[in-house]
Amino acid sequence: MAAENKKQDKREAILNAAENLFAKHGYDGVTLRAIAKEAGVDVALANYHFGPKRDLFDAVLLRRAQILNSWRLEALEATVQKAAPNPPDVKDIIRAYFEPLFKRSQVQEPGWKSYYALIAYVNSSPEWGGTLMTQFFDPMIHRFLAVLKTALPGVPDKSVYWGYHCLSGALTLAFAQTGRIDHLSNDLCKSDDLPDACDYIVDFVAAGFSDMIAASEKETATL
Amino acid sequence: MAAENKKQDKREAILNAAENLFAKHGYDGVTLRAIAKEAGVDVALANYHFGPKRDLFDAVLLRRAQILNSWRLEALEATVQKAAPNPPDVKDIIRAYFEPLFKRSQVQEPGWKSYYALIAYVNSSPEWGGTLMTQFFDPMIHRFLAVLKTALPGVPDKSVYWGYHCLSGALTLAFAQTGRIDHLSNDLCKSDDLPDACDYIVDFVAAGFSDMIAASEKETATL
DNA sequence: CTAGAATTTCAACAATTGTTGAAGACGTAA
DNA sequence: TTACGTCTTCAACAATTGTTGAAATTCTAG
Repeated sequence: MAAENKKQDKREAILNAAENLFAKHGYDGVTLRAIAKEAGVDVALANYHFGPKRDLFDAVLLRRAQILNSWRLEALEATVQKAAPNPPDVKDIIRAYFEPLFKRSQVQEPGWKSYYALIAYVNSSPEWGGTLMTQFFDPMIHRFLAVLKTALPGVPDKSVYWGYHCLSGALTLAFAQTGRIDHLSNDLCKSDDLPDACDYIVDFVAAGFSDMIAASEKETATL
Repeated sequence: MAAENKKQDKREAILNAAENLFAKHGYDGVTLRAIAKEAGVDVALANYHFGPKRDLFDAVLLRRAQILNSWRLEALEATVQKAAPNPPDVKDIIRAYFEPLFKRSQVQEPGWKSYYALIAYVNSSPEWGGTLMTQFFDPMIHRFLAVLKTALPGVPDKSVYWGYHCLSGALTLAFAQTGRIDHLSNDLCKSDDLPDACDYIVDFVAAGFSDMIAASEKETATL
């Protein structure tokens, strides 16, 4: 076990360094030499383990994607089962999307925080937001949307999708950790306290979805 | 006039090319040669007009910032005056933040669309989101937040700031134009139809803010 | 211990980067 | 025209980029 750990020592060090730097400066803002230096490793080693730079980027994304997806799906199915046979509350669904991000890993391993920031970068990147996010997270998200629709009967699909878009945007900006809200609020809000941020975002987003029910009821009533 | 136009022809061409490319690929993803080529100009000319690369980036941001800020503030003050002496509706305040983005320029000049995408890039960038957004847009946003607070009596400031953060995140992701929502919704939602997107975002965000009033009333009722 | 495979480093490559100074082209006013 | 200041291009720079093949090291199985 310890031998196995040591064997892949430098390979993981490269992934960690790449994860951290890509999250901070984006794909083009990071050189392989900067990654190698932070990992305490020669430049050529990155190419040996992962091939070209772009493949290293994919490897960083892939490493934690499946773990995160499974965490979220577990939380979601637990929520569904607890409410069965009724659909779950909207807020509980949102929570199942948010809480797995913190419960287990946040403190234990700071790499996850970098990973979330990296996803934020990818998600809002015009180059890769459309393709990479789809590639790594689509099945999990489709399941969430399906459950969400059961909790929003009579709401048009288009509203649900744009609602998810708002949710994703809010989450993305929070994890990007720009520190902007700190300035704006005179340090009343701290952008590095992600669990606290998510509490507020959950309430805000859940209200946005719940209002769709009222709106669609009003619509059908007038017909 | 026409002479003045021609005089600054290439200078503006450089700004336009830089705006477009920076929005698509980020600061580090664009070379001065790529900008020069798209502008139909020699590489050295960018440096002559704007100095180092970083200063060109700032020049692109600055060019439209004041215009956009004044448009938004005009719309906001009109909303305030129309509702006076009462505070405006939350939804009207949000609209005053969104509508100036489209009314005048969207169709006339496609450069604005690139500019919005560029702001999306800057806003979600860990490197510059905290500083550059503050530098260019803070006074306008503080005015919006002040008006928003008048429409949300009894709501804690912290909730308002996080609400704005959600608003900003949703808007940012929409303008990033990643095409992700198109995939996700099977082309039910079109990420390049920004006015349509914003209609949905306005409703969603306004509901998030409005719910804060109900929540704070419930809180004070139980005390 | 030894041979061979896997890992890591070293040295160097061609290509590209931002930047610069000198030379040329342009417009303008005398 | 001439002369001058602005704008634009040309050519080249040192530095940095991703990548590669060979050498050196470490690990592992027999």
